[in-house]
Amino acid sequence: MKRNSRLFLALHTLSHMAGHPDRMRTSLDIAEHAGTNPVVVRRVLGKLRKAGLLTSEKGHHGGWQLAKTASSITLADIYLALDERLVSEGNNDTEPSQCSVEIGLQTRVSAVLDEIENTLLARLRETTIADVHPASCNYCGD
Amino acid sequence: MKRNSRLFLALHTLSHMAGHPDRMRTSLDIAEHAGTNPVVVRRVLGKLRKAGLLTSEKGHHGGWQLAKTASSITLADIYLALDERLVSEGNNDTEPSQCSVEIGLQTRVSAVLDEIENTLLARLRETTIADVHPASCNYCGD
DNA sequence: AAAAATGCAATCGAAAATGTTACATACGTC
DNA sequence: GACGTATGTAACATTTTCGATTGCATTTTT
Repeated sequence: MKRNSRLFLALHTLSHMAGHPDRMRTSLDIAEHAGTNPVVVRRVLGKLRKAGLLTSEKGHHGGWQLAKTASSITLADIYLALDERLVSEGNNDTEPSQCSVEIGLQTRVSAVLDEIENTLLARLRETTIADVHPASCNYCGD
Repeated sequence: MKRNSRLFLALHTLSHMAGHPDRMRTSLDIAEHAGTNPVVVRRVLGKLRKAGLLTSEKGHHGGWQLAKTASSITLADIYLALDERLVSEGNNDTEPSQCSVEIGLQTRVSAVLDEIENTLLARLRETTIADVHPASCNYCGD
């Protein structure tokens, strides 16, 4: 696992689930499959649960499942659930400048980045998990 | 300075330069203006120089200048010069799975991310430094 | 009661990024 | 030619980030 690993883990796991929506998967199963740790899996999937994309259950035969159909989960849903912000990056912590030119410029730069982030989001809304793992995938025996 | 600080520093500096293309700026000037270190500035701007966006000169009255007009420098140029890769992220180091389903899925996920990165790039190509700092900016006394 | 699962907080450790120092090199001025 | 000023770059220190790990509480089924 490397950088962008949360996004990758989420995409990967949801895509797997799309193949067998009925199957209940434990954090351990998922972790081993993804080459990582159950706690990490819970952290990432927990965010997706809060966003209403997954459900989880405790105890015997507990685990994780899709909360909706694969075709109703877009990449934007996942991206927002993980709170990634690739482009716009909230704010930087440079202390506010007194210079009015400086302030104007920072405002413009931020505006441009926000606009680009929105374009990215719009694009992410166009692809669903079902697009990543189509129902027509009949190799699927995992 | 925080995350994405290289991109932010680059955007910021080039936008300033767009206001006074003739003016020669030293790494020290830029660093103080951006609240960072001259060596850091040289590292970042050095990449932009290699990409042909900036020129630098040593010695007395040396420093940095735009190598082209602001309107001919796109955000994509900067993004590529810095070698950022926000989305697609080259590759992850999970050892290749034997499972054919797994391989197919990874391929699909990567393809989707690549496609999104390309969308982002296309969008970045549509905005230039001149858009961030228009010539009509007449506050500009920095 | 025991086993199996999530939930969560706290901490560890490694990697990445930035900051800093030092020095070589180049250029202009005197 | 010597000196001052700038970049170029390597090496090292420091900080930050992020995944990995441990530990324990809680819930659920058997």
